[in-house]
Amino acid sequence: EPKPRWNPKPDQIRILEAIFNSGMVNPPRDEIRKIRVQLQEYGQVGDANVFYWFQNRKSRSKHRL
Amino acid sequence: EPKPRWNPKPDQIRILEAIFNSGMVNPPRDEIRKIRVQLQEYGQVGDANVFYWFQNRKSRSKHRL
DNA sequence: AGTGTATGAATGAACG
DNA sequence: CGTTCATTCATACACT
Repeated sequence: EPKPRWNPKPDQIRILEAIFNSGMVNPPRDEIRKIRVQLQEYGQVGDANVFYWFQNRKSRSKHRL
Repeated sequence: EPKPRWNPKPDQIRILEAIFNSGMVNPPRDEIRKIRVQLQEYGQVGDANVFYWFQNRKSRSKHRL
């Protein structure tokens, strides 16, 4: 059974963007955990989701038009 | 005000198909840039458009007959 | 005018 | 980290 992929809530995205724009572009593991806890207020999320989000956010900030 | 999506010109598609059929199915970023420059002779286009084109072209060549 | 299809765009997840 | 894969959303366009 394929587990559904994480769909970040608008509030979660807002928090993530704020952290990213504050300069924390590649949070270490312990920071990821803290962020995940913060995000969980708005919906289920795991450390891996947060990790992937930052990886993708950084990678894709480049080939944007 | 939604930004209009890129509509590739026939000449651009011809070039893209030629590159794809030559075996370059997933060009890296520097190649994408070169291809984009080449395509710009026929109309406005960005790196992201080229990137998406190859991603979609490969993905859809598989599960479609 | 509605419906279906092709395809541009987006992004979570993961690979090498 | 750059790259790749898997869905999915969005929309222009064909056609009846």
